[in-house]
Amino acid sequence: MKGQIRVRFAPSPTGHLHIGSLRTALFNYLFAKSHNGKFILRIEDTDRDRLVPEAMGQIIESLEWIGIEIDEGPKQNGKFGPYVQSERVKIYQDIARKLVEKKMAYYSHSSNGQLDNLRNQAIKAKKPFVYRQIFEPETKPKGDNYPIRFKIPSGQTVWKDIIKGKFTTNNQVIDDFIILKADGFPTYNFANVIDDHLMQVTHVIRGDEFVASTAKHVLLYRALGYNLPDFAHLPVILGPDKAKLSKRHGATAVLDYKLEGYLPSALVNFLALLGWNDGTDQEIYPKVELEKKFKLSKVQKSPAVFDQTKLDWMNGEYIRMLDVKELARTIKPYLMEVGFNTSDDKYLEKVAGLDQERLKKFSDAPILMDFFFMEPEIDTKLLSAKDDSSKVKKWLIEAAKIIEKSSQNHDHLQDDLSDLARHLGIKNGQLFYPIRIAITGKTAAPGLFETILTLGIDKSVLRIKKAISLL
RNA sequence: GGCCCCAUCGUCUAGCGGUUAGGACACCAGGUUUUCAUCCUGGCAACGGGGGUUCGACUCCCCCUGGGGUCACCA
Repeated sequence: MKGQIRVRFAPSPTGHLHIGSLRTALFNYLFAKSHNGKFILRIEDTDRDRLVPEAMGQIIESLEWIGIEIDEGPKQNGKFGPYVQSERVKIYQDIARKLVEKKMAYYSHSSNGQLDNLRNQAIKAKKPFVYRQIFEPETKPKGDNYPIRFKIPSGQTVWKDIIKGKFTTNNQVIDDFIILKADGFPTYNFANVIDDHLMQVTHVIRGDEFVASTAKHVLLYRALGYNLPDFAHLPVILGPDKAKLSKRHGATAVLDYKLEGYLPSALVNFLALLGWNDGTDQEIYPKVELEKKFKLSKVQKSPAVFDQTKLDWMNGEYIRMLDVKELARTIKPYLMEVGFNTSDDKYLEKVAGLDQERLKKFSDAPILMDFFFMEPEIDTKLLSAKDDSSKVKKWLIEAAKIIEKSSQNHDHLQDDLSDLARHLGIKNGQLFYPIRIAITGKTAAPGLFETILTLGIDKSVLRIKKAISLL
């Protein structure tokens, strides 16, 4: 009988949080939530060369934005801290030395050149290259500035993955791998195992790329006398070309999605369905529901292609669910960024409401709504695209009169304009089309009458008159 | 290349020996509508190939093919 479920998300701070890593974090989080467990954030900054100082902040910002609550981590601490590996090096060093004392590990004195040689020989002989202590040079230099290798025992290593099932690895194919680097920092394989044990992690849920090294980890657990956690390896996320999702596929940084104007709720929903489903036809899952229904056993074994189009659709779904006030508040910074005056909250709310069902992501707002905040650029050709400019001019003059008159009472504006169309012997669309162009500069826009009323009769009439002058 | 994993519409997927192989996105057509969008209706579209096992295979087994992962003093 296991105690409380504890999972961890353990990124290395080498750059922005990748969308694929976020999916891993999310699955960890959902699994923890569904079992009333704890979610730990551990920063694995043992590679001093690739370290990016601001990365940790960005990772935390990304997780906070998406709504993943961190129970223990660099910011919130906890009983098992510190949660940044560079602050724990002494722990790893002590354990590594103890393994050396027990002859389960050894200082490795072979140079990179010697290693390359051995590797090349193996490739030529079409044999796998596996490092063993016998390759160590006869003469051993003094000093501690050498990496420590873990000695792989003979036999087989067996472990079970919750998603993928049983794995058996012949130890003959596993290198005597380095656990402590010459700079005194541990390698991932080493620090990861020690911390997962020390932090009492019960389930190691991570990306597929770690399947191959799990046998090494299991061997370490055994050597160290630790109990094995449960493992679950998540399928990778691919780009449209079926190669692992990377920068060349476009935005991969989580914060890019925030900037582009995706809702965290939509991204969570989308990512959750990328490699997981609950066996029903349901597509829309609020986060709280995922926190209840998520099951590792329903996670897909094969990789999934990241479908931007479906994300856009889902984001639209979530935007439509938004309260107008909230929508207005969310859109505001996007409009301000391009210099629109959004100080009138009531006006902004009306505008937001009019475009709510047209919005797929918030960064689309400025181009969709520009005419509400500035004089539109009118393309004269568009005005007369469907009918002669002389006719259009005549119609617009009549329409302007009617709209102008409606400033007292606009209850009948739509009917009056329909009547006008009838009198002129044309279809509603023929009349409304040039009016729309005159007012919005666009062929596609929100409903004409709502637009006129939101913009204001005066301003609308002015724009129509300006269009008339162009004809 | 060695080792390992995977395989249902273009994409995300349901299916767990007997189904008209279901849903969603995308796409197409129609309807609602002043345009776009939303909404509604319908349509197109898949079990990679070959062997077995079985009365019967998308489902189980083997081979092939294809895809992916991994082979660092990176994680």
